[in-house]
Amino acid sequence: MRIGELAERSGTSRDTIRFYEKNGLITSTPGNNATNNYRDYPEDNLVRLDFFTKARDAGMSIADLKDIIDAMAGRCDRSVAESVLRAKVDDLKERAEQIRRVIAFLEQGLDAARSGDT
Amino acid sequence: MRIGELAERSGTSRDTIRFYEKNGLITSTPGNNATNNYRDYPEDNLVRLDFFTKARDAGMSIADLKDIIDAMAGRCDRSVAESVLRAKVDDLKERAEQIRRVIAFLEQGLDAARSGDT
DNA sequence: TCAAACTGTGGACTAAGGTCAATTGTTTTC
DNA sequence: GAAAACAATTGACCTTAGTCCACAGTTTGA
Repeated sequence: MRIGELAERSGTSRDTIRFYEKNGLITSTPGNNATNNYRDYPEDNLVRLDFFTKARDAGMSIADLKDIIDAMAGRCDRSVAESVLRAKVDDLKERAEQIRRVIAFLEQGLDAARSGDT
Repeated sequence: MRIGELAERSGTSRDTIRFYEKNGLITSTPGNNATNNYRDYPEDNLVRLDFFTKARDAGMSIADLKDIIDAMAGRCDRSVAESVLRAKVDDLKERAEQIRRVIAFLEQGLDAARSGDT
């Protein structure tokens, strides 16, 4: 599909898609029409973009995503790829832990406010 | 205490402390010496900075922190403050949920890699 | 067939969250 | 009492993650 359709269907803007592509997060092929240089974006980019959106929301950086893509594309050997992914998972777990701590702190503040309320 | 000591003890750089102060996240008083304009940073800024560090790590923005500080300082009425805090907690919970989803996805990738390994 | 909509390219711009450096004045410390 | 360390202020600079704009060429719907 062309970039417009991908943008439409993924909910990611053209500019952002191009930005991701420039950063090696997604790939496209030259397209079958020789008269233009419109590129073709394979269907699987939909899944990818969906993942990127979720992962960015989870606080991961473009660099993180690049590492993951490279690891999953088998651009390096299996054990290295595995440790890359494991490291990302660990980072996420740590972040989740941190969030839990902050939630606890804020809820404590809420409780204090309520009990001081009476 | 003066900014240098606060920086030292909190592990936050002077520049960052000043940046936070400019953004209304921490407060200082004029200091008791009339000949200089060195400011005094009360002890409780240590707790505050520690919280900021954790909260930033958890993905909260400076604007989020400002909202929380304002709410907790009673700069608005109790019920408003409460709903501000509750909203922040909800945001964090949503983020934690998102992280869980991303972890699940990555772990699935790891499992797939391992089973394809044999 | 012709205007509207789409495409690629390139570069400028933005906002957030700091960080760095220069300058001037004030303490500390040897 | 002089050098080293610290403080305030200002403004420039940096990175990340996009977003916007202008240009020229291409497709497409009426």
